[in-house]
Amino acid sequence: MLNRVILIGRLTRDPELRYTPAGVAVTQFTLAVDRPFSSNQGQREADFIPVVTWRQLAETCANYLRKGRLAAVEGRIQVRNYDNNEGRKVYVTEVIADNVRFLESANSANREEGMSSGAMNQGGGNSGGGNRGGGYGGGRDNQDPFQDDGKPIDISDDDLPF
Amino acid sequence: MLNRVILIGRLTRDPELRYTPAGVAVTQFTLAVDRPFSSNQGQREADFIPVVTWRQLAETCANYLRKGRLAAVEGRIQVRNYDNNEGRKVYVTEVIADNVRFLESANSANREEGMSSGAMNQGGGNSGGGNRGGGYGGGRDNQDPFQDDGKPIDISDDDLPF
Amino acid sequence: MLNRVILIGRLTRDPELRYTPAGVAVTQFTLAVDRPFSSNQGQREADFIPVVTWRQLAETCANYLRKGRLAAVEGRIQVRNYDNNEGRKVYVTEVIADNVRFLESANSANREEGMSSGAMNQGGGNSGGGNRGGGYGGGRDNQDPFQDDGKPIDISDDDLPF
Amino acid sequence: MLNRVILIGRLTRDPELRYTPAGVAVTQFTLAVDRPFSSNQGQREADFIPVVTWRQLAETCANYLRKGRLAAVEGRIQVRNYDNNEGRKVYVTEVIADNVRFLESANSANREEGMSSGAMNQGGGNSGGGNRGGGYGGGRDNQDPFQDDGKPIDISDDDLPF
DNA sequence: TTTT
DNA sequence: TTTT
Repeated sequence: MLNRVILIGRLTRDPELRYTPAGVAVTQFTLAVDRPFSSNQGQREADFIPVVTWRQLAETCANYLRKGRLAAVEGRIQVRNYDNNEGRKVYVTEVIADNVRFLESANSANREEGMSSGAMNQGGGNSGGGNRGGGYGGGRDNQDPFQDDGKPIDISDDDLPF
Repeated sequence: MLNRVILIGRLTRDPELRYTPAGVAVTQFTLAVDRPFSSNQGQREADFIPVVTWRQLAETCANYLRKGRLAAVEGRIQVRNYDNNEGRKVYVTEVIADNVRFLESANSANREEGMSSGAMNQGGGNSGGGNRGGGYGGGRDNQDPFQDDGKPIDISDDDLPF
Repeated sequence: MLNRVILIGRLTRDPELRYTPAGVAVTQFTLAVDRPFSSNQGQREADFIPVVTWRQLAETCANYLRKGRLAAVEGRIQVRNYDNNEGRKVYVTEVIADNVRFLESANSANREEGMSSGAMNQGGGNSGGGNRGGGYGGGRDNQDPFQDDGKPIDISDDDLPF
Repeated sequence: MLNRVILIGRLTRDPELRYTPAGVAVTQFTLAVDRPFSSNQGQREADFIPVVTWRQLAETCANYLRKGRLAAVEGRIQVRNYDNNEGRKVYVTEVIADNVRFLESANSANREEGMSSGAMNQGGGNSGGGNRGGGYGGGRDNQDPFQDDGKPIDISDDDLPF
């Protein structure tokens, strides 16, 4: 009824773009997502989570993503199964992504890029940076609730949220 | 680096509560989550997503959840693997929950409840001990990744995820 | 009953660290999050979303984040209100974060840093990169379900998920 | 760059359906979402979070949701602002929903339903037209950011978020 | 193997 | 202004 996943991690290899018989693009890659704690042997571990994208998003991912790059993925968990050649049912769990954000462009990623060819529109999107809103301009007097408002956030200890 | 899942679905069976050798509670159940679209054969399908909870949350889930009940789960995707008895690596993907909401109470769920009687905190559920497999019958040989697989989930205390 | 927010955006200014009378650290900053569509005037717009962190996380954010940096925030929406000096009730909506990921370290951010002073432990965390798992090494024969499996993903058009 | 919210809570009143001048449906309601902890006075508190839906989803929400019902909402945080009649900038934060799940149907909700009768698609709800304010009485002077504020939500078609 |  |  509701199935939502958000991941941030790094690609374990270059994405693989294929096409269905009817010509629909599908791209698969695996994200390595560090676990938020260490194992009992004191090592940092990661989950390796397979991601699938379709159509236009598939082609964009194939063009912009490369092994080692950081990406954010939004999607849903899908479980499919098939019978392997020993006749066993094999379950495959994947994240079907409907939104992928490239958190590192070719130039900000300082690793070997192989055949990566630089991709189009690198860095496109999150060019922005700081205060581009204008909305926050100068001569305001207290009209911005995200600031201290004179009323200095009311932080008594009673407001502790946890 | 970031790994967040939110699911709403129904339990495919009663949850299974077990204990690690060191006495830590673990509960597993599977959520059936309807897909937001129909298959090309026009049928509504669902993903069956295994969920694992630990400690206090495990005991609460074992006490309050039952087959068919609607629940919301927050957690993270975890992928573990083991070598099966043919020497193949088998991958198991589960949602490790850190928050579970019971969206139907015993009385709002209008179905047969068997021995469950709807009561909260009914003394520990099917609380572990001997052969907890029950529902999964005996003669399986490793075809179910959501289960103990012979390799009985490897729950030593070292696997505690938090 | 459930309240979860995940944002990725850039800080509109340096974070502000304060302390409650009892000495608890609180850091506030605003994230500019680009909207996924353009306005009818064809401009890219952003939402400016106030974020609050407490305690240890507050101090880490104050140390590592700077104006213009990209960050991921996990938390919950909180709405508080106060009476302003005209006696009106003013509503303030903030994201109370319990997890913040620094998606750009001081050196990967190629913008002016002003007084930023470089912060400790820059780049910490997401150092990782590509295939550190080992698990994916070379001589596998089909044991990796995230790959093509021989069974080439079964992508008939019937599998289109949307 | 990424902006995702998931809420589960109860409607504080019946949803309000209106139409833009160009005939696009918009429904607003407020979700009461219990906080996961108690205040320092030991009381359970809630956040009251305004939600906006558009088009078909707006009509469905108006038809199926009622005060007190449990619902799950997926969407994104949007912050808009306007100048009130004292010339102050007022900020309004809302969740623009793209997915709403009704977690209680008319019959599972065991409360008085007034004229609602639980039927699906009961012909448009309180469907816009004249003075839809009703519940909010007349003589308010702008103290409610979740409402029309005199500035009647500015819903020209240009504001369509998708 | 599966829930409504 | 507020829901169970």
